[in-house]
Amino acid sequence: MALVIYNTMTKRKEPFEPLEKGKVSVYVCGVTAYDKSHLGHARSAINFDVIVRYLRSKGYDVRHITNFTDVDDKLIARAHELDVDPMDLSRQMIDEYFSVMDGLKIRRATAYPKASETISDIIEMVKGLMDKGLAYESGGSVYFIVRKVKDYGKLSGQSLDQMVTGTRKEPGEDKRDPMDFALWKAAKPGEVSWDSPWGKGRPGWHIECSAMCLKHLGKTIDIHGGGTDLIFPHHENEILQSEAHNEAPFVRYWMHNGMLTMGEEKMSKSMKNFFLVDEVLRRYSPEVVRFFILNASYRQPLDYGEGSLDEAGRALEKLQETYTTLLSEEVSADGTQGMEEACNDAWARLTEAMDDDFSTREAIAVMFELSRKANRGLAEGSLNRAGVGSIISVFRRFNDLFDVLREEKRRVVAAPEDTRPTDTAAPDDTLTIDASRMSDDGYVTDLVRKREIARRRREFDCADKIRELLAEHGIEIQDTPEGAVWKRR
RNA sequence: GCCGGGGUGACAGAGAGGCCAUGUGGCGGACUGCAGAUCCGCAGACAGGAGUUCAAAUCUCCUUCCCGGCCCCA
Repeated sequence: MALVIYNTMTKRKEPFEPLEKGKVSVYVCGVTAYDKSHLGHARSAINFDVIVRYLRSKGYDVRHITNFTDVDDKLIARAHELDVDPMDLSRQMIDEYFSVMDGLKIRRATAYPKASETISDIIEMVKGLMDKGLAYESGGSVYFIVRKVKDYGKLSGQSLDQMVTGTRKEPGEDKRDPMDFALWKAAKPGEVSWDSPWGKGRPGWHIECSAMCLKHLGKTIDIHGGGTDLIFPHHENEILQSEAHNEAPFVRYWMHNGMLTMGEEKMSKSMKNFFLVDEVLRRYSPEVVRFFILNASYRQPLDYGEGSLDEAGRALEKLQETYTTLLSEEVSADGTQGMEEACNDAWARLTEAMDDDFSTREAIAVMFELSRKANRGLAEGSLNRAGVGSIISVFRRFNDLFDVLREEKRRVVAAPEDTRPTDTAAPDDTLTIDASRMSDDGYVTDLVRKREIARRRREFDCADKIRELLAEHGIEIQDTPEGAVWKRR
């Protein structure tokens, strides 16, 4: 079974064949480090996290690079506003980025190069383009001559002549053609800058990605990813620079994730309609956030509305419930059913879905179906130990990719044999709970056992009171034929 | 204006020629002291119009509405 990837360049799904057998180079555009990350950034990170995990699970040796733009107009402006050094601001935001991405269980990329640390490579690249006659210096800035390359617009489908009307010329710039874009920008007084053959300045936006790809991954990379909002002009211009400079195809597969929207509008800083990741993580678990994102196709826009994460949480809870039950039953199952076939089938369908352009949604649907089969078997008591084991194994392999489930067992409190009236159960009017001991599992188990006894004696007021009090402390009790079961929410 | 992507049941969101999505929610049933969880069952859909086909939510054409990109952006 072969992996196919939707390539933005050809607008088709294509069989995936890396340049070098067994190895995959992946470059994903990162963030401009001038502010905290919002959920849109999280979406991109989560999508590519799973994509890389899947590629690795297929045995590929993946080299994954994600950059930080730490030199840019907005960053300088923000630093000025806050009256801090731009480099300090970006360092702080990069720390914040790692903190929330770790919080979302994103696996770290192979490297995170920064624009500020790639200056010499960028200068080399700009020089190379000038030597080829594809760029010129003007007023301390260097511009790329767009009209000298022929396949402009091959990624975005934009045509040069249509564009001209829409392009503005910033004051102070001295471009020969309004379509030309900056490779190197002359420093304005007081700005962060580096020495270059053209005087003090800093890199243009697009060139850093081209330089980093070349430096860390080579002339031709397998996968280049980013949001759909980067297709034009960012990625288009990267192609121009890199292919002109390297004289080699730049990217084999362009992958673009859809925007996260709110009320159908793109979530963005400029629209001030965004949710910061750290705020969201205060209210929802990383698993729920991941599930919400992965429960949609990465290419389509996804709407974030009030209640989206709650709904994702309820759905995920179902899978978690099954998984937890399976883990709890792992050693005690005593039926006869093996589930071998159902598990093989589920895994086959799951990988088939993932092979089809990383259809995480489909994969999740498969898990829900397996979950139902598992619950049925569990309810009937028909599963044997191997059966439970093989379902767990599918869940585990799924989770290695998605990372949305927690490995937790349920604590079962078996029904005490002796339910004759004793003083073990306190009368409901005097029952109190020592809140300070609620983190003590033994104490909780003790209370649950007291409730079990009360239930056996049909003292339901007392039993319900205990259930209620525990619930106030986030402890949930479920009665099962094997006894009461409890967990922390 | 130009270039993309879309309009699917109450909602969220898959699918891309014939079959079931999946989840939330709703209804009915089983289980239960109650609750929860779970299981079984039911209802409900492919923007509109034409065409291709034995067969279209899926392909083609037209209409219409929405979103994104064209300064920065995951």
